[in-house]
Amino acid sequence: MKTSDKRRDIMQAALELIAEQGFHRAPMAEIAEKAGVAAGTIYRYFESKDVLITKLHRELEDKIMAVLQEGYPSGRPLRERFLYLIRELLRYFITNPLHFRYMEQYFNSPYGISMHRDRLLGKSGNQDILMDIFDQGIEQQVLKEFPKAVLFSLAFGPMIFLMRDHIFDFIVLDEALIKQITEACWDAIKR
Amino acid sequence: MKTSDKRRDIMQAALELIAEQGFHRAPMAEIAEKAGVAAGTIYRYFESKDVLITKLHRELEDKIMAVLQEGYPSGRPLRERFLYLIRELLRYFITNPLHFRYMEQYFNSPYGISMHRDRLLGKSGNQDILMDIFDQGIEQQVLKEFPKAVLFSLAFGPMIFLMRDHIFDFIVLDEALIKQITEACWDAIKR
Amino acid sequence: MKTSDKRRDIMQAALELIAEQGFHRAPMAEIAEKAGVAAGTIYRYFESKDVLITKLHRELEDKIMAVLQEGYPSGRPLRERFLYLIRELLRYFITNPLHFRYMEQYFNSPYGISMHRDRLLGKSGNQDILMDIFDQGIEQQVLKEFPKAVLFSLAFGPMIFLMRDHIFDFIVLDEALIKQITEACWDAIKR
Amino acid sequence: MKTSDKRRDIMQAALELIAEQGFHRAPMAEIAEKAGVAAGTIYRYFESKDVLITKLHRELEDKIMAVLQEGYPSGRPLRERFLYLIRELLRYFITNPLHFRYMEQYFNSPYGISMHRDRLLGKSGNQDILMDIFDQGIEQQVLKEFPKAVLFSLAFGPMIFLMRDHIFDFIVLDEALIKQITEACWDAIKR
DNA sequence: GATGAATGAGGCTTCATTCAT
DNA sequence: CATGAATGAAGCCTCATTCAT
Repeated sequence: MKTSDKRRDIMQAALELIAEQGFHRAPMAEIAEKAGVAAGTIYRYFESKDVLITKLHRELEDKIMAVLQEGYPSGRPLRERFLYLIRELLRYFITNPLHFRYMEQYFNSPYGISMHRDRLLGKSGNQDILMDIFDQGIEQQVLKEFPKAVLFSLAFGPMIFLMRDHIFDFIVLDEALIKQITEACWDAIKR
Repeated sequence: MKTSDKRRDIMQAALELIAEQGFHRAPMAEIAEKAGVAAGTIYRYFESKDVLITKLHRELEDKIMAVLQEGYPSGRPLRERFLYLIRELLRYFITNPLHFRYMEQYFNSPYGISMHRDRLLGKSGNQDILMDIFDQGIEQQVLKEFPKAVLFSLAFGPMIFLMRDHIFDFIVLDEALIKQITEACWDAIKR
Repeated sequence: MKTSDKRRDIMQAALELIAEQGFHRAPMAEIAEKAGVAAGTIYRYFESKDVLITKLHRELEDKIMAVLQEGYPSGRPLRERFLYLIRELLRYFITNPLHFRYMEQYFNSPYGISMHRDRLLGKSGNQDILMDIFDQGIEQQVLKEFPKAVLFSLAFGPMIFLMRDHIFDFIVLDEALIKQITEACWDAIKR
Repeated sequence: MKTSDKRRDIMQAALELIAEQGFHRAPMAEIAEKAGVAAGTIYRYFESKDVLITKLHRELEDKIMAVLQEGYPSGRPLRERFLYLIRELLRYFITNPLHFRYMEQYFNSPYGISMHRDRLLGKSGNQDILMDIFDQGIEQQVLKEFPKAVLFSLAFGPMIFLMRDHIFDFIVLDEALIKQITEACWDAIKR
């Protein structure tokens, strides 16, 4: 394969450790051990811990985006597309809790700030389906006339909180609840 | 003075450093320097960094609770009380951005988990005005029939996100926008 | 009184803490607290922790010597005087276990070396009843012809060990056992 | 080499420093310097200072036990075996004074207490030749009918004291003196 | 390429001592 | 005389990173 197995193993080990313990309780030595490589080896694939963290984030983001785009109902009404996005993201994170924990850590760290800035300014590189929905929704007067950051917060804020609660077993997100929640999010942004 | 100046200075320095840099980038030595005291001095006032962090959180929480309760429209309808809470909290954090950043750090840390658990289980000690609103709202069939964790997420999640955006200048939360946002949050939870 | 109460309190507090915790786990601040004085006050009575430790040792030693001399059967045979000394010392330490623990700490520390040297060289200032017994015992050919350090070790070594065992409840030193032990010590040194 | 040189160097440095200065005056930094390694390196070989201290003790104990067992006259009478043990131990410590000083420090520390307890209760793991002698000696009515702790004290107490005196040059333990001393110890415990 | 032992800066905390009140 | 808050050196330990093999 293009990217070597070692590279994969390191990223996986880093993902698990960081998701479970946080950045600063995930020593490179432990990541190496978990990955089954020597500590020094990590530095053949990643210049520094910072770079590893950033690359890992980018990879997770790409993967998530890919999943969201897979069955994305492009031609369907805004509401349906919105509900799809939130629902699938919740499902993805429920299936991959470590990915959620990692993204959360990343978001709540100096790294996360600039990433978020880029996204809101449309510089994220990826075409951003969610932002597209907001653009269109405002234009078509289906959504409240909010800045995109506000729409984003109304749509995503609850989801992040709920995932936390789900992971810590404060709540059980079953399909019925997910449906209701996504609709509640829609209620918040729809005109 | 009632509580010594030094204690205040230390808490203020810790607040600023932790709010701006996070727990791990706020070494005791730096807190001490910023507070204008020797490193050892901190330990006359706080047993450990953990205790300092926890006490600081408690103080901020108390202060915020006090502010929220000050003009709280106890006798008024649920909706009005809800809007009041979200609005005043936003205002408070806009006025005291460091407090917001600190609370956020705390929330996204092992400390925050158990605190949140207690809150959802009603063990928070303080009477919890927000949870009361949820209880009553469900009973009176004004709110959607969600677990409290869900209502909490729908109400608070967006606010946290927005505050972040505001602090990093991705958005400007003026009074008009605050009004609209709080109403959008209400839309999300109202039946 | 001649020596102020504070001085007494400090020494008593130091005795207790050091006996129980050892020198380095007996912070001056804690000694002060236990003594009911301010930390700085200690330094009015003792130049430094070292001086406090040394003075305390000297005081204990004086006290013990006084006790031993009180009923000392000067005119009686060597054996009787020897048995008396060992027995009374054991009794004293059983009654005052903190004194024993303190003396032990002191003995097993850099302080203890020079003290011991002085004693063996007869420079201890105090007239030394035990050493006198040894001198006479050798002269009268009642004791084995050992250097005094050897006689001292044969007489005292077991006692120190036994006191430790007694304090830690590995053994119970009752009167019958004390009698037998002192006689065993005599057996070791008598010709 | 079997065990790395660094590990050896660290243990040797620790042995020397602790034997000469005691635990508290043997900072890890100094041990590292004396061993010719960086401070952090110690922690590759020993989890903590406590572990280093304990491992070092165990190694010394094993070594001493091995020496004592080497020429041990198993089949010979009690008295001979007893004299052998005390004599060889004295010789060993005279040859390896740092080992003695270290063991002494260890014995006079919280570590030493529980070790000693285990020994007296026969839980020491190693078969304990000395305790065996005591058991048999009591049974065969060769020794005084003392608790083992007492026999132990009568046999070991003097030796410890004498070694101290020897190391500090208060006395010279030559072969003639050693012979006489071991016999005096026997006198103390024999019926 | 891979290893993993070694490094040493930096983090938290303790405590003997000082000094302004 | 007495206070006790303040100091800061020094102790133990962690961990990102390097480099000889």
